[in-house]
Amino acid sequence: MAPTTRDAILDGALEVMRTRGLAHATTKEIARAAGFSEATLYKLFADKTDLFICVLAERLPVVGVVSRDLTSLVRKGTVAANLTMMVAEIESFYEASLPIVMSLFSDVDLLARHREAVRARGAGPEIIVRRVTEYLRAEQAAGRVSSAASANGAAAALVGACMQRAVLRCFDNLGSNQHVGSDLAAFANDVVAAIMHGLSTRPLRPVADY
Amino acid sequence: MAPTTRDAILDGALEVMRTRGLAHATTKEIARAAGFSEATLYKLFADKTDLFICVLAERLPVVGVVSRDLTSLVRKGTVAANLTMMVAEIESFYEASLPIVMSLFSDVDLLARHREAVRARGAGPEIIVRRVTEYLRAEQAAGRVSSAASANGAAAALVGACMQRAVLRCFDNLGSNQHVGSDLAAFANDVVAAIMHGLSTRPLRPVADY
DNA sequence: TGTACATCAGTGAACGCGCGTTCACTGATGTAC
DNA sequence: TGTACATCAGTGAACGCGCGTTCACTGATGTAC
Repeated sequence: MAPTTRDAILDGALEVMRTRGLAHATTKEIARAAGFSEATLYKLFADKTDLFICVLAERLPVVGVVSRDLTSLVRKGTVAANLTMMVAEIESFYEASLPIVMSLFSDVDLLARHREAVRARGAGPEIIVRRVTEYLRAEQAAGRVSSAASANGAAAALVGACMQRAVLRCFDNLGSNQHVGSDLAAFANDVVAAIMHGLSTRPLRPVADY
Repeated sequence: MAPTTRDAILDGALEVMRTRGLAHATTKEIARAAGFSEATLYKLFADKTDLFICVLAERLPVVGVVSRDLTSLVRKGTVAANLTMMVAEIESFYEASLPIVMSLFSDVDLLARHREAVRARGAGPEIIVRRVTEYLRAEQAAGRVSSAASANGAAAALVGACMQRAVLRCFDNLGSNQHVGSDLAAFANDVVAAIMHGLSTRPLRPVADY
């Protein structure tokens, strides 16, 4: 299907938001990036806010952890390997989406409208932690994760580490291009190892399944 | 010392940024909140950007974990209790500062200027994780934290969980007033327990020092 | 096939508004004699 | 003490600019006969 004018405008808006920031995402800049006149924006969107809401709803990346079925991983491979994969995926997702989502905090009205749109879809940023928690609970039921562990606490820690790292990298303006790749893998391994083993001093003993 | 006009303007700017967001923080709004005329802003600050940079440098909260000496906690109380205290403190700090810091991502130029100012001071957002890491290493040296653990990974997970929770709460527009208090404590306990014990299935054995 | 008209995607140019910024000014306070 | 002048914090009113938005319009395509 040929890309529509609407697609071009949404893409142009996304590009301007990414490169110049929401504050510089004027109708002139967006129209220029999209290759159409400003007047065309108003044929397809009620106003500028409506355009932004549509960009957020239709152009923000979706993280695989939420769109896929994590329970298919239960009892497959090792818990540590599964978590490492999730961590890398979630961190990449945050690096791509946070610059845009964070800029919404500059306008409480726009943020409120976005939040309502998200809630109306039954979605929300807390779903990532919930999905990881569900996965960990399933592994607990399968006996591959200690039943004494707090699945929710561990999920919050894993996902939080991803968000933290993404925020720091965005703050330092590091695009994913200068991701050495092994960087991200090393981070994921480090965090998962910490979550798997714990800090408490206990007799070390090799355990088969991680 | 009587509050100066400069203080009033910085406070006014902070208030507008908090309540209306950076996008609505116009010179008119700031002057009104401060109780002075717009012209007065320009007697004390070079331009609007300069004013924002000063607000960020002089009015953003500082987290105790960074300003205090964490090594004084080593070998005191229990590791879990110390970490729980840090987590509560860091989460509160993020809830107070993130709404403002995140809004900077709407303007790449302002963000860049803020980043340079922060770097010139030798500060930066990654210092929190570094401090917690240092604390954990010291406890490892003291034998109260497993020497096999990744201090850095665990610190990233702890601090990340705080940031994640703060972002979610800001997204849902929950001021710290509707913090039940026990909420935050429960969160801190949950995350610290997860980090302390780990997920891996190992023979459970009571350990004295946590 | 040609002709007359309807539809529709897209635009150039203008609009009023609110923004950041500046300027000439005021009035209170301090100071010299 | 009074008087003349300097200093200084603060302001009202205006400025040009770029923003979001609208309107009358164009030119290509489709359609009826």
